[in-house]
Parts: sequence; C-alpha cells; structure tokens
Amino acid sequence: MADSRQLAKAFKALSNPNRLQIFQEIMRRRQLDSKDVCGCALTDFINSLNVGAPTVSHHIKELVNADLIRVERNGKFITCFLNEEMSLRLKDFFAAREQ
Amino acid sequence: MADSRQLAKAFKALSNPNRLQIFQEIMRRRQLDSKDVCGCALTDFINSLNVGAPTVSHHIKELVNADLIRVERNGKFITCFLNEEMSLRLKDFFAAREQ
DNA sequence: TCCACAGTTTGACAAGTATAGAAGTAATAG
DNA sequence: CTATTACTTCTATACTTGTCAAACTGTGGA
Repeated sequence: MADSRQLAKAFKALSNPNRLQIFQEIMRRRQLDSKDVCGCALTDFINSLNVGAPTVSHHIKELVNADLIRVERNGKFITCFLNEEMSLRLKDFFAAREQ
Repeated sequence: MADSRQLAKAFKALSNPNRLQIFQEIMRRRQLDSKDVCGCALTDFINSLNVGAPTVSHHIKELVNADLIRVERNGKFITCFLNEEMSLRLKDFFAAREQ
C-alpha cells in the first residue's frame, strides 16, 4: 500500500477549488488537439481565477508534485500539460469492479 | 461549474491517508458479494488504523458528507456502504476524452 | 434496572495550507 | 544595457485539519 500515499497526494492536490479549476482547464485544453493550444500558460490562470501570481505558482507546483501535470518552459512562458498516466490510474481507482 | 465544488469536496475527503484507507476498505468489501460482509463496521477501522474512535467517527462523517459513502445503523453497529453513483462520477471525471 | 459496548460530540491544540506582498531570477524586446 | 514581462521564492498571517481526551448518547443483554 505504498501506493496509497501517492493517491492521497493526488487527491489532496485536487482538493482545493482553485487548484481543481486549474487542473480542469488543463484537461479541457488537451482536447483542443492543435499543437499550439494544447497547454496552458500560468498567466491564463492568474487572469481567470481571482488569485495572485505567487498563489498560482504554488498551486502549479503542487499539481506537478502530485504527478498530475508536468510543465515546460518556452522562453518567458511556462506551459502546463496533463500527465495522462496519472489520470488513467485515477480513473482505474474508481473503476475497480464496476461496469 | 457549481459541480466543481462537490468534486473538490470528494477529493478533499480522499486526501487524508487514513480516510483514503477507510474508503478503499469499503470499496474492497463491496466486492465480496455476500450480503453479510458487504459493509464495514466502524470498529473494524478503529482496530486496523492506528487512530481512536472519535477520529474514525469524524472521518466517516466526512466521507458521508462528500457523498462517497452512506451508513446504516443496525442495532449497536453502523455499517458503511459505497455510494456507487459518486464513484462513477469520479471515474468519468478522469475518463474524459481518453480511451 | 444497570452495565458494557458502539459510536458521537465537544473542546483543545499542534501542524498544515491558502493567500498575499515584497523581493528575486530569467528571458525577451528595445 | 535597460526595461518589461513572466514567473518564483521568501516571509508572514489567517484559516483549516487531524487527532486525542473526556464526556455524552443509544442499544442490547444480564
């Protein structure tokens, strides 16, 4: 059950409403399949949520730390991408034994 | 997105390691399909986790409050059951747009 | 009726978290 | 090189949470 700890960490990362919204937006953008828009810059979140840059930066770090997303720096910007593997694991967690 | 709030609540309920373990045990027992054992008494958790009764009681309340489980009283005992509908919603949340 | 057992409520407290402001770093434009 | 933009780190603070001890409630059995 060493694995429980990682799940709990992921759930904790998603337990804050602002962080959940960031995550949902990253999920949502993934679906717009063109390469240009499939990630999110941190600035997007600063504008859409009502919190400052330090707070968003902190939230992103938590999501990365929980393996839910990964980030890439492109010049001045960072871009956030969904970690598909983790999403899959979380889906499977809830899918256990149901059809 | 009024719905986000409920998701965040569920994730928060699962973000504590002890509470997650309680939830996992309730999930696990569901699979032993005989009527007699398909729920969990609170005492079971008091013994298996290393926390006192008040703490377990509190955790159960949080899980109920997050719509993840429901409880029934049978005489002296309470029994916990999984809320399948919520599990399904959570599975779908992570399943969005992936195959 | 009284006791023991199963669980709940209350109150307290240490530890953790969300947030902001100020100051710092990194990259790009001019 | 300087200024600006994008983000990070540090520090402080208000708030939340997990836990326990003690006291309480409800149920079934002797």
